[in-house]
Amino acid sequence: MSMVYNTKQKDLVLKEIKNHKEFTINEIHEKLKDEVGLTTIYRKIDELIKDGKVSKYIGKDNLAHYQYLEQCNLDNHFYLRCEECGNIEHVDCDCINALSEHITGKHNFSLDKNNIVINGLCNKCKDKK
Amino acid sequence: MSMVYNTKQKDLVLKEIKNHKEFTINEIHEKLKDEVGLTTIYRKIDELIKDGKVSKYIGKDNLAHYQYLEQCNLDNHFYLRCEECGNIEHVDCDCINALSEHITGKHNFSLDKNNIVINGLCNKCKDKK
DNA sequence: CTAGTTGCAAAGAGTTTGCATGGCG
DNA sequence: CGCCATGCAAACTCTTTGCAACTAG
Repeated sequence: MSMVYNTKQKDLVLKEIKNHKEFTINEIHEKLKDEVGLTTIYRKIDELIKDGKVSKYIGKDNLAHYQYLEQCNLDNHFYLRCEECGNIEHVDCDCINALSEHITGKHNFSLDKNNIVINGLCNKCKDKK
Repeated sequence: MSMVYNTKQKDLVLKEIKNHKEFTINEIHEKLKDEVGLTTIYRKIDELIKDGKVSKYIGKDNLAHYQYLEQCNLDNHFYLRCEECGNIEHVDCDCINALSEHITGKHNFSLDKNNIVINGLCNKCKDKK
């Protein structure tokens, strides 16, 4: 289950993932199909999800989308996710702090400070509508 | 594509969905399997998703989970989603307002005010760890 | 009546598993 | 050299589609 050995394949998958804000299995496989098998890509991404390094969600296109979560331990970090194009913008701003304190205090809910997702429409997609 | 006629099946699916904060296709099908076919359940839920009444995400169990979104047009409404059990808590609190204004103003991002999701651990799951 | 709806069976798509081969340490 | 990782093919699961029968209006 746990990956113990370092291999060329694991490195390639990780490197490729880090090149994307947001990706699908297919996009990674497309880039690496000559070097890494599909199964291994699934296995590596599963491992990253278990480690909390990658998150997974279903886009408007009904496909599994993944994002690499930069290790970021700021208290004031959050994501703006566009519901239309799936693009994710990282924002660091202390405007999140009041909210964070309120939730921890009043709702007995342990905030995952690196995984606050604000859904909506980005600049580009807003204009298209 | 558009649902024009009212049928017993549609009513049953909608009624069952409203009974759950959070559900999977299987849970609904299990309850209604004598009255409504699986295909129809998928179709009705797709319709509700398109209407913005239901949202869909992938849980830790790797299954599609859905939630019925109560029609709520408050500016200060958001969700607390437990990453462990998938449970969703609705919160109304004006602590969201400063954040909302900031995002709209500074990041040229059109907030979906009924779809702000704060991820983390709920009371119960926090204690289990 | 007529067009929308249902549900079965089959197809499709994405993902996981079994197992033989290959490679890290 | 031993154990872990890889990758193909097959299996599996969830979801969608085709189509004939049914039904609301």
